[in-house]
Amino acid sequence: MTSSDAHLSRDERRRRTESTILDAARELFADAGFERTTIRAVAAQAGVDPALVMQYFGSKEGLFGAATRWNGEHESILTATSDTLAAAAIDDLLSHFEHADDREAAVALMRNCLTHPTALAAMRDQVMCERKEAVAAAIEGEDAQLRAGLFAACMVGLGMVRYLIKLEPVASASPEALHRLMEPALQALLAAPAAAAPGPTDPS
Amino acid sequence: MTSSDAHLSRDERRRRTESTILDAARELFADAGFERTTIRAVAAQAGVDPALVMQYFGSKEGLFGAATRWNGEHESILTATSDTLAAAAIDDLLSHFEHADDREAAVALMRNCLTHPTALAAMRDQVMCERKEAVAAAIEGEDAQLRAGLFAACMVGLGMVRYLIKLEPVASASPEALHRLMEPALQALLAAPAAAAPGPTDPS
DNA sequence: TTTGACGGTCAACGCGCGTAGAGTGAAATG
DNA sequence: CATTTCACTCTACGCGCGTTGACCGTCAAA
Repeated sequence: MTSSDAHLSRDERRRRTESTILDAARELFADAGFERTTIRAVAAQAGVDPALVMQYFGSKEGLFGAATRWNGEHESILTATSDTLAAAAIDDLLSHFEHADDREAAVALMRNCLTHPTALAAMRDQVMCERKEAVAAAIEGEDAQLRAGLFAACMVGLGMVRYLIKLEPVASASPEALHRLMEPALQALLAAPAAAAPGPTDPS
Repeated sequence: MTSSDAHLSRDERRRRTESTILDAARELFADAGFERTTIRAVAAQAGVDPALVMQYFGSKEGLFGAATRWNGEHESILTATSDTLAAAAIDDLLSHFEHADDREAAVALMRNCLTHPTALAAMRDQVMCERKEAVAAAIEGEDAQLRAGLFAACMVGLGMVRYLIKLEPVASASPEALHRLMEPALQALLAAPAAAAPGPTDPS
């Protein structure tokens, strides 16, 4: 950060530094999780003083919130029809976790969503809920909400097992193989319930 | 822990105390995660001095390892045939997370498997790997390992969404509804790859 | 009855963390 | 040029954590 930015204007330099800190934070939050990541480590990786991180983001919480912001644009699932839902969901997963710029942010959010309140809330109330509604809207039937939720659960499981737990051979499977094997299963989940139990879903 | 156990023999009293500590640890690890759970809090909940916890388990790591031990007995998936796999897997999930005595242990393991090295290793190398092999052995075909892994991923996703993220209506759905909706999807995952893509449908 | 082992407690240490506030020097402003 | 603004650093505080070793009372063995 002290090499080739002496010519930049003040606020551009500031934006640059802020973004460097955010990148460092994303990487560490994604790799080690919230609790095991220290402000000092983020600052060191960004080549900056720890106090500056506090000054910019207010607190470690603030830094985490700024670093793990889910980018819901370009989600093909939001515009999919009932028979392209499965493929769209897999495409979205791959794009978020493999080619996207915000890959680290997605990993960081997912890594921490079981242990960090903010990440949990974001995961449930933003990421999952919105996508679940999109799926539920695209299918019909009495169990639409539940089926959409289970659909989301399978996608979450796939993401966690592939990108965080890294269970082989799921972690190294090709996108084509994922599409080929997962799509029929997801479509079975979305298909109208044949004729099993009558009556609505009743929690016992 | 000082009420009605004065009459117990020394080593039985010791075992009782140890188990009380383990119960407290499981509950806190399951609710708050490893990092947010303090030895002091575990000791307080067990009605015991923090130093005793160290004396028994050596370290916080040791306590965590002892508290989150996966109980792989009575798993019906290990003896299932290819067409009962899906039902067996759902039954196992329900039994581990709802009526089992080690429910807290299962939740604790799952809650921490994304952020704690020991929990991650246990999850991947014990829990998932063993069950994945059982599934792979019960089905045939070229992608048996991958399909078994994706099967496991869906089950992990279901568990996390239902018991940790608690996304509605998945969290409150009845066991019957889970069976009814998930089984067809899981079976589609295990079925031999039909003829969707120009893929190598493997003859035996 | 003496003696030792052992379940359990007490007080404290040292470290690393998040955080705060004063300070510095260069860029913007007039 | 004088002044202000602002990105950034330095130093340090206070707290809570995991962990330790000395200590106490009681039960079992000799």
